[in-house]
Amino acid sequence: MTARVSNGPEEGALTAMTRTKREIVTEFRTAEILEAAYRVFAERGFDEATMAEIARAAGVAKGTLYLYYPSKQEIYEAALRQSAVEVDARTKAALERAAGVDGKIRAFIETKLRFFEEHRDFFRLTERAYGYPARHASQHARLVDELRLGQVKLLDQILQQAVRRKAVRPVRTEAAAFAIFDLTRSIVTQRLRGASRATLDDDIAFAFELTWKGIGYR
Amino acid sequence: MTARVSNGPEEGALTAMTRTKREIVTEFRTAEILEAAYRVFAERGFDEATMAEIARAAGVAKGTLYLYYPSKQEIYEAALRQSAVEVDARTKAALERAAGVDGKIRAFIETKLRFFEEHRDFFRLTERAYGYPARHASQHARLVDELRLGQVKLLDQILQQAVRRKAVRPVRTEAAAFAIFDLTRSIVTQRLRGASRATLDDDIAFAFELTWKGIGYR
DNA sequence: CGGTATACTGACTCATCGGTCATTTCGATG
DNA sequence: CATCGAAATGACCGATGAGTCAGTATACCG
Repeated sequence: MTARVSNGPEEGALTAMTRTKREIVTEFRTAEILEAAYRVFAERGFDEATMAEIARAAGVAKGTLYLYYPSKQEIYEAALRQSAVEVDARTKAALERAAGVDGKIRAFIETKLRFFEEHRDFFRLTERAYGYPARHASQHARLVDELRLGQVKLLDQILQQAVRRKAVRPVRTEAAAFAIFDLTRSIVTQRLRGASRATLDDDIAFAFELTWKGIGYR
Repeated sequence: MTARVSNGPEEGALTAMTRTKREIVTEFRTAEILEAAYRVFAERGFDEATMAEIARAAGVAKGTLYLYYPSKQEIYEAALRQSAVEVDARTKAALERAAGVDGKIRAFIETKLRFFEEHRDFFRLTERAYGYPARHASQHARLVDELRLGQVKLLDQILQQAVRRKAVRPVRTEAAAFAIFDLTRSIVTQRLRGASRATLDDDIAFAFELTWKGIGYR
């Protein structure tokens, strides 16, 4: 992030080492702040989270936050994007590995349920940004929306293929993709609320069966 | 709301009439303000809506709002509760009328889809309040949550009965109820975004089939 | 019309919060 | 240990917005 000025003909070794050390510290602080912000945003939501609170949670002063991020908005997006990239990567990998349409749909559900089981704050973070009307959507709402659509698209492609191959009945694939996505979300919500007394595996099986029978021929 | 002082031995008729007139005005203003608040909250969300904006939308001064409601929070809750009661009543009536488990489930989906089709602001209002963690839930988040659980409970009861009668396979009824609820929500979301090009009837049929096959035996 | 009670108004207060920057602390170097 | 540059700090600033209230307009009545 810091503008890098070429530092002339001094010994490269020392210069390199110095900068490396600084970069390590920067990286550490950055991660530390992000992690704290993550918790606070998940707890309070964007509007109600304060920079003072994030600073306290990170164990630094408020001013320090601004040495590493230019604004509250940017911290939020960085936090969100970090996990979004991870969940996206995991989902894609799982879909790649899985065989057959049923396997892929199950893999989708399973991956997301497992991911959110271990990243509850992330789920809350995305939930908070829901429901903003597109017209006046704030920056971060739009970001969450993009992430969501990306995930739905993955499902949609699987379903399109499945319909073409007559593995499932000819449903409207995009609508079905949204439905599967939201069903997954529904179950995560129940788990986070402690409303589901079932094991994770049971919930995965439940969600899969419901959708699979739902879109199947019989 | 105003403390009512007994006004002695004047002619009762006039007094009654005067109070009635006042009550009419009050009722009118109250509704006017609520309707404006409704729109603004749906558009901006609770935090970003301002009392000044609501006042402008209602065509009154800010101070006037406080003559009819004690706080922003209370206006929000009144707005929310008004529609919540209505949707609840409609849903219950529709469930009563419908015959058979399948009819009732279809009626549930249909009622909600139709209601939200005509009360888009209400949907946005409830969406905005989603995802708050139960522990630190703000007042209005808790209210939305209650409404949601009430609706889910209606579905749950239908499903329990259905399972007992072996009309559907022995699914976990509460989880299935949440799933149906969220699937409905999913489709409303798509419609509000303009993402669904299908007719309302098609969407109703789609949602019903998906769930019905999902929980059915075959 | 003048008097009075009530409704309404919007300028004001006060608290909060994002972001800034003069000052202090830290730690590397010679 | 003295020096010096970078990192960190937190008091401060300006903006915003919920809620208040002294003053004004309005409606009603004798």
